[in-house]
Amino acid sequence: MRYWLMKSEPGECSIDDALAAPGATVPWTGVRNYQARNFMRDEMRPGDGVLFYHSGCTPPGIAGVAEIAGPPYADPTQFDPASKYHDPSCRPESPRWILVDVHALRKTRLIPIGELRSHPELAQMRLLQRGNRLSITPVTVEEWRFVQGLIDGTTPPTVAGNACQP
DNA sequence: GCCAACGTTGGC
DNA sequence: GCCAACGTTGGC
Repeated sequence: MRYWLMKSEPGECSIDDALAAPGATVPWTGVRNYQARNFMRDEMRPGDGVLFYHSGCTPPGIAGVAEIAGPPYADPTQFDPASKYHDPSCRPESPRWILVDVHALRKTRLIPIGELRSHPELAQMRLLQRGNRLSITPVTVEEWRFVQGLIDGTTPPTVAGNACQP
């Protein structure tokens, strides 16, 4: 079981949109970056945990929790001339762009990127690294647990500085 | 709207 | 294979 953070512009597909979709499941269309594609094609497994992130809005941040709903398959928008994600060089027999279905589980309070940055425990989070633009990034189990604590309000105090406590 | 950072393209 | 130019992402 692995964990991921997946960015979506709320104007395209918000956590509310995903929860309202049939089966609360949406195809993660439109990824046109090879690294992000490879994560979906090669690394993800059904049941993996997903932090549903809103980007390109104010403020950007984690907005919900989801899970990978199924195996990877060809992104149909690459073959659709009417789609803004259309890729004329793609043939159905050799699709270039791959997606997975994402099952939204619940909306959370919005945890802004600035709050994430304020926690030393998350300093190494891929999302927060300088220059990161990847729309899909891995999340470590430690980061996942810490964020769950932020979501449900049970985050323990920062460990740093407590080394001498009995 | 600005700008840093990154990915892609294409000439050579 | 190099690298300049360009386009995109995405926070601010």
